Parts: sequence; C-alpha cells; structure tokens
Amino acid sequence: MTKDFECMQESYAKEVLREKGLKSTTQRLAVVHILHMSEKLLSIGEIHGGVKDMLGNTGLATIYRTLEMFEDLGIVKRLHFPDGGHGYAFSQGEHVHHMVCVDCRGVFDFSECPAENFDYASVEKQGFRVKDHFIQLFGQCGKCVEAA
Amino acid sequence: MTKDFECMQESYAKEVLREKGLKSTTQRLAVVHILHMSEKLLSIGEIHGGVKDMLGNTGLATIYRTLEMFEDLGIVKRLHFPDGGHGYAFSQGEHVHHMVCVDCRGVFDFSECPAENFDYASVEKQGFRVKDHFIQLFGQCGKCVEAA
DNA sequence: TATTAAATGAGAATAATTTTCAATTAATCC
DNA sequence: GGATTAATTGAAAATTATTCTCATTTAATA
Repeated sequence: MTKDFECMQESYAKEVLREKGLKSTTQRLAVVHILHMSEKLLSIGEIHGGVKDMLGNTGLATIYRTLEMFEDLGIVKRLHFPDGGHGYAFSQGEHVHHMVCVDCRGVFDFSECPAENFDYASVEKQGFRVKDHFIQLFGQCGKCVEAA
Repeated sequence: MTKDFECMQESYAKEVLREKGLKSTTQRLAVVHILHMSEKLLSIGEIHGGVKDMLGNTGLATIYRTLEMFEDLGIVKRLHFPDGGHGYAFSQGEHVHHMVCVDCRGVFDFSECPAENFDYASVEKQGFRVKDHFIQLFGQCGKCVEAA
C-alpha cells in the first residue's frame, strides 16, 4: 500500500532498491526526499543536515554510503562546480543531463542529449570504444541573469 | 633563447604564465612536463611523486597551488572517474575534450566537440544561459579492449 | 648584480572520506 | 503479528585530501 504523499521519485527509488535486493530504509528514502525537494545541487553536508532535520540523528557515514550506492544505481548524479567542488542531484535513471547555475548552484535538467547526433566513429579511430559520456552545462539561470 | 629539448607544451605554458605576469618556476614547468609525458590521468599524488623524482623535495602544497592555477589558465583539465576519483590531464587551451579508459585510466583527447551542433536554444527556454560545457567520454582504449 | 614581488617548503590545521564493529532494522517466513 | 536473518546503521576512530601560515627562496626586471 502506497502512502498518499509518497512522491514518484520515492517509489521509483524503492522499486530500484527492491529489484537489487536492497532495503528501503528510512534514511535512504529521506535522502531521496531531500534531493528531490531541492532546486540546487546539494553537498554531502547539506544532505546530511536535511536528513537530520527529518529523522533526528543520522550518521554521516550513512549519507556517504547511500549516495555512493544511489550513484551506482543511477538514482543520483554527482555534478561538479568550476571551483572543484561537487554536489548531488536526483536523476531518474533515463538519459538526462544537467545544467548548473554557477551563481546560485541551481540545477536544471533536460533530456535532449547535446551529443546525440555525434558520430563517435571519428574519435574511435585508435580503437577506443566509447561506452558512456558525462555532459554538464554551466551558465546562469534566469533568476541570476536578471539579478546580475 | 629556447632550450633544444624544451617541448611545445612547456613553451606554451611559459607563454601563458608570462602573459599573466606569473613566474615560470622550476616546479611549475616540472608539472607541465610530468603531465605532458603521461598517457594517463594523474592524481595529485602521482604528480607530486613525478615532480619529486625530477627536482628532489617539493612541497605538496605547491602541487595543489600549481594545478589549481593551471586549471584556471586552461593548461590542465581535471577529469573524473566513475568511482568518484579525479585526475589531471594536460590540455592545450583550445577547445579539447577527453576520453578516459575506465580500465587503465588512459586519457585520449580529441578536438571534435560532440555538442558542436547542438542547439542550446532548446534548453535555454526557461532563461538559462549556457556559458560553458564539460564533456568527458568513458570507455575502453584499444589496448584494454584487446586485453579483455 | 641588486631589488622586489611572487612563489616555495614544511608542517600545522582543517576538511573530507572510509573503516570498524556492536547494535538496530527491514524483509521474509511462518 | 512475532521470530529469524542478513542488511544496514551510528558512533568514533582512522585515514586521506586539502588548505593555510609564515619564514625563506627565487624568477623577473632594471
């Protein structure tokens, strides 16, 4: 039975976890919730803070473990900032890319893949086999453009 | 006067440094040398080790400072591994992208931009202004394909 | 060669991440 | 619903990564 207020992301995560024989713990679902609620990239510390607000004390190690696992499962994506830092965003499995606002760290995702029509044959000449790609756009979001 | 054995990368780096009023120190040039010689992504530790082999003792902080600066100058690029780690590759200023072999961590660069013909207008609907992009390909290099 | 601002080294300080292990909990089976 | 069990967690220590400080050194310039 599904709780009324359970969001799609939450049930999606549960499903993925169940398929892999992993447990849907309160902590893991809280991480999904926090990420899904956020309009910007969150650092480990911010996620930890958010989870603690929801559940009371929660070990930081759990957050690390959860995020690593979620990344492997394709539930979250780790994105990067120009300054070398990084943050996490919810990412629902399918092929999705992200734009990051360098001013407010807002994340915006889009499904059109910039490299969709690229002919990898041209870069595969020396025998390299492309298996995956990572694409992230940088720029300013609408609000920050106006504010500037 | 240019030393006979000075490589292009080294003189390129010197030029960029001079333009910005920064010093071409032995340590900085050693970092360029190490990176340029390497066929794979190097970690901070590996770069530090390489520089120490060339120059004798060298502070780790200098390596950090140098790499951060080089990244800002567009001389090196910080790339990422699926496992969350990262490494540095020489990157000569112009628009270049990298492929990383997930087996041997080899780096291969190419100049055709996969996103070259992408129409950013489609993702800029909500007012986001794309300023830059980060693209990195993952796969297996020829050697590792054969070895597998 | 003397001058000077920039850069370095050493190590302390801080931050980030991983590990360990006993206690807890979600899923499963009756 | 309660017992069972393997997975998961929390807490703290251990490890690793990064930054900072400041006295000393060095590259560029005149």
